[in-house]
Amino acid sequence: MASRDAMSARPPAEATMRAFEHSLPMALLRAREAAMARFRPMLRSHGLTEQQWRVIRVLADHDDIDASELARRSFLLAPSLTRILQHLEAERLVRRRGDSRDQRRSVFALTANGRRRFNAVAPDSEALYLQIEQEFGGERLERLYRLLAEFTEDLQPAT
Amino acid sequence: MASRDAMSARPPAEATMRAFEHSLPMALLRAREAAMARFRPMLRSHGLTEQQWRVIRVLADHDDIDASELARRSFLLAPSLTRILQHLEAERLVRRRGDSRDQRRSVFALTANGRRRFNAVAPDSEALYLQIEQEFGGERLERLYRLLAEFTEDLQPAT
DNA sequence: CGAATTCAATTAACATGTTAAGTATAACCC
DNA sequence: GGGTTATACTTAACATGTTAATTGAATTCG
Repeated sequence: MASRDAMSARPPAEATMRAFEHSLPMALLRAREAAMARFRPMLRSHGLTEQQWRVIRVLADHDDIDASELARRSFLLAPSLTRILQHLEAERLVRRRGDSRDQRRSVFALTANGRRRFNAVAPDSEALYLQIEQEFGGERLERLYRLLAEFTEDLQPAT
Repeated sequence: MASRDAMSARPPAEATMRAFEHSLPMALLRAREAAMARFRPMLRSHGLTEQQWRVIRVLADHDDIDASELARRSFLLAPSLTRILQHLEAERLVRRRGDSRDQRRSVFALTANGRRRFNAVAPDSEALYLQIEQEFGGERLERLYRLLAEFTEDLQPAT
């Protein structure tokens, strides 16, 4: 016995501070990492990052949307999205057109290549979701979804 | 009426894909962002990033630990931690010593400055936690913690 | 002992997160 | 209509995330 921690035996810290393990941002980060650890290798095998896949996934359901809408739906900040779209354009997965009515806007859509890539990744992605659902239990997963949605909603600054 | 979505009226996508809104990694990301949106400005006012604060917080409770232990406890990858520690050393918030028994290791501790910074930030951090707890409800928060811990645990690759 | 292996930490290279500033176009408004 | 303000990105600058490669030191094991 007589571990380093037991020897020092000081109160948690001078200033009052909750245990680091009981921090909600950390708990959310760890849970997310546990899930992403499964998705990342699969996405990588398809030559995509998580964020690139988020963009492609949104475009697969919503053709011809502008960057603002794309950012909102993919939950990416504008500067990140700008870089990702430049990358996806260079890879010929996404095509950009100008908006005739508003010269400030660009409108984006998947190319045929992009659509093929989506169709290749989607089944692998869905398979991992189902695997997680089986391991954790569908009912518990729904409870988790519900709590997370409530939490996110409750913490939004009152509009 | 006759919105763009209603006009196109196609099935979700060629390949079967769950609704983007019902993706667990996204739900976790949004919940985390909702919480961090409150902490980030506070930390910024103290001249710290979220990750720098995580490192300081660990060192406040565990003096003289090596980088591996620090990475594990702060949930940072080694390359990120290397850069953060270089930054914190330059700011004179953290001090590095060599480990006499193992020349590969470095051992870290807060400087007096670092301890002062911790004591300045900790009450603000705790206040935000309490605020969140009040808004969301302590009992619901505990349920969320429990579910997140179970999820993280269940998804760890069997050791 | 000494070659091979493991381990701790760092570096490298690229992608994204975060905030602030910049640029061009639209909308507003007196 | 022209000055002002707002909008839609985009760029810039710095910090971190992610994977792979590297370096130097400890450990293993024949």
